[in-house]
Amino acid sequence: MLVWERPEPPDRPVPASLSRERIVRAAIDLADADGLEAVSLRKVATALDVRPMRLYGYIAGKEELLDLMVDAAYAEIRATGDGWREALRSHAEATRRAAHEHEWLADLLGGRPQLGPHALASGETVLAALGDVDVDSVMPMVAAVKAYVIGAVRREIAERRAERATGMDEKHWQASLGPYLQRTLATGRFPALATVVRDAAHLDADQTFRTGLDFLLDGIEARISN
Amino acid sequence: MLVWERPEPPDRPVPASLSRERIVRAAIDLADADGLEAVSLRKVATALDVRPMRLYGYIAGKEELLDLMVDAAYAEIRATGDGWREALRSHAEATRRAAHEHEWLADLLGGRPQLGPHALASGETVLAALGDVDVDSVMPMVAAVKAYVIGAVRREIAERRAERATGMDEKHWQASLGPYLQRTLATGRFPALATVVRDAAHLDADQTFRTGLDFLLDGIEARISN
DNA sequence: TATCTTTCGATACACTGTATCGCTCGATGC
DNA sequence: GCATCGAGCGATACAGTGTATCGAAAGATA
Repeated sequence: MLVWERPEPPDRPVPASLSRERIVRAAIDLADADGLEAVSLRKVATALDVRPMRLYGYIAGKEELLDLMVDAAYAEIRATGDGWREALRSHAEATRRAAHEHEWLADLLGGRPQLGPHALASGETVLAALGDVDVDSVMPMVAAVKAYVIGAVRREIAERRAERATGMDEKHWQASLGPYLQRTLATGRFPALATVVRDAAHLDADQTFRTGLDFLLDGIEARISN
Repeated sequence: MLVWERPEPPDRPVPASLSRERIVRAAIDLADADGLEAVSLRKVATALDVRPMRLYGYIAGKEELLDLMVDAAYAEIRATGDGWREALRSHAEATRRAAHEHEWLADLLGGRPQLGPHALASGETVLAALGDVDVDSVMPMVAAVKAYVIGAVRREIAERRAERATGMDEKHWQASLGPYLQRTLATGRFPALATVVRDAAHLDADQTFRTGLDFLLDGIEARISN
């Protein structure tokens, strides 16, 4: 085909200069929309109208990209309020809120040490609010709360996903999990479990999270105030 | 090539009849040796002297295999001792011990609801020991402890891996993480963090885990005994 | 202007999980 | 005893992954 009849290449938007920030934002958009397993270097590159290997000029590999995503999420996680208890409580709630907004965070939290600037800044705001507390107690307190939050959020998101997966088609739930549990508990092999499931009040996710957090904060309070 | 000159197929050890148990054990061996990312259906199949698709007769996909691995690990996780506090404490320690033995467990714990027989049995032994406790308090108590353990173990294993990764070649550590933190803290942007890192006593992993757990159990005790 | 150096990214590789579907083998009917 | 059918198995194929390699292009230096 002659040049004259061959159309010019569609003039792509001039390849906007890349940056870690743009790469991370693209990855986060993908993860928000379709989950962490939808984040591939190829898809990220495509979203930025760039060839995949280009990304390696900005990041060393996929793990680094995930680290950067987590650090970006930490930008929204800040402690507020006065006093150690309120600082720890608000930090915990902020973490949970972030994980609700970015469910993929639940998959990543606690998976690798977080030393990025936003994560450090997040820690700094917490520690700053614990100035009155004995310096040797600070680390264990914060570590305990962070551990609780990571585990609680993971469990909560995992459950939410399971519900969503079966809820998508009600029939699947009707036909699988519900009856399975019913049948299993009916075997009598798990009597204590059956009793609790049958008789106990069932808290919603908010209440469960807060109850556990209050347990922990109460315990901390008892230790540092004696 | 004629049959006569073509060697007989090497008589493989008669393909031992497969079972979920054998599949899961093979997967666990791989994960124990080289981490979770070394577990692929192909490698598992090879280890069992079987072609990959054969596995789909026993499991529906890779996720199910991972679920089965976690449930198998729960076989070792049991609460012992008398009274709710000792039950919760021993359950937590057993979970941590299992994760030390199978580090991949840290990657999986809390990632999906666990409803397998061993996980349920594990829960049953805990609940059985909480018979004296008000039935409405049982779930929040157990949920809180489980959440704490999941998060604490994840953080601990993540840190251990990071240390091992840099410790492999001391030079890498010398040249990266240590100085990075030093420099970052020296910027003065994280004064509270710097103070704690400099002045606070540093607990080892065992102490950190137990301290946090004690916070939580103390808090629970305060709530249920009033 | 000519040579050297460095950067860059297309291609290629090894590997993943799993859908598809031709073939084999056992059971059934004549 | 033989032919036909059915079901299930698993080899092959596919679409995707992360990233090493290395030729080519661009920039710096003499």
